[in-house]
Amino acid sequence: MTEPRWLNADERRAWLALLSINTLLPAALDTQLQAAGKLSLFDYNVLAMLSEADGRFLPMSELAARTSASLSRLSHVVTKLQRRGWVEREAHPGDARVTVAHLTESGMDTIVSLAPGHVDAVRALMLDAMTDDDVADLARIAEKIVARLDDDHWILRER
Amino acid sequence: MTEPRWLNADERRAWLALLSINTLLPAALDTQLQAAGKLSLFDYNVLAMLSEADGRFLPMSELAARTSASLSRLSHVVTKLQRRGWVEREAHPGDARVTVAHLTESGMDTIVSLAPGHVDAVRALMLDAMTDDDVADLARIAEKIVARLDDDHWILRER
DNA sequence: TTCATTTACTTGAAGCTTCAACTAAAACAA
DNA sequence: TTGTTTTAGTTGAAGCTTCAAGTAAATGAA
Repeated sequence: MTEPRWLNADERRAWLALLSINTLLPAALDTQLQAAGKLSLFDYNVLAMLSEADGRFLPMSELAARTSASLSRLSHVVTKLQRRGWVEREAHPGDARVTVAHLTESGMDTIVSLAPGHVDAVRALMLDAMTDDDVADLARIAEKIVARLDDDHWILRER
Repeated sequence: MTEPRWLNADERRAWLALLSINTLLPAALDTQLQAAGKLSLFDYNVLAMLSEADGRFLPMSELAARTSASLSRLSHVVTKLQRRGWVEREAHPGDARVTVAHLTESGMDTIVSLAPGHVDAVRALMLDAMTDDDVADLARIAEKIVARLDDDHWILRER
């Protein structure tokens, strides 16, 4: 039973700051999106990922990977988005196990109308606090952490 | 209605990576803590903040600030921790509006026994992915973002 | 002193997320 | 071919978080 290595000053600062960002940033973006369109940051991201996909559709598994979510969470949320008319579920032609989530016209209109306000909020809440070098450093460091958490995470694919 | 400024490559990388960390890191730490002691990362943090406070107690408002949580969320969680015998609620001598949350001996034992495993997990999941310079850069940049989100956040106090 | 406002906190309900269990199809193995 | 395992997804229940509404004490204003 050896004494564990505790965090040094920078490690503690980095960890506590990341933990705080983690709670405060999504909460602030949720508030903005809730006011603008009665949806959560996660809902927004589901729509955004679909809007950027070829043909505006993706298998549930792939959509789950791109939103870092469990299939269960995604399934519940897609059901909700479907009720709002923003997404539809379709069968996959080649593999009957697969469900394809498809962004509707209405869903596309929604994300197009929400995107500017959301991007402004992301700038106001984090990017505007940083210099260009900070942004580049953060991108590099944050991607290292993502690689550690999941070494074939989709955001690392194009690297 | 002017076109909003979209994100450039680094901004997009930084934002998407942070968003992914945001989902994956707490989930991984939750899993570790759930296995080690059937509690969440948030529960752990409540206990940790109390354990580091003078006298091992804090007013609910102060504890909420130190865990970046709403008072409502904290109140529900303290009720739960109280049922497990880890925390007690006490009256504040000078101000009857204030509730003081006090870590019990049992709560202290719990956090002492969980801390090593938790710190190991934080290292394994993020710190080990970074150089010392990365850690210092992340601490600096992340604190800038925290300051933007809440300019008198407690982690900035000693700065 | 009295009344209005603010601060500190709690509560119950609604909505969201996780978890475990389940279904069904595809891939693999004998 | 038949049985086994893996992959993909759904579901309901339990637990967690947020939201709106409420209580009660302290502060401030007239």
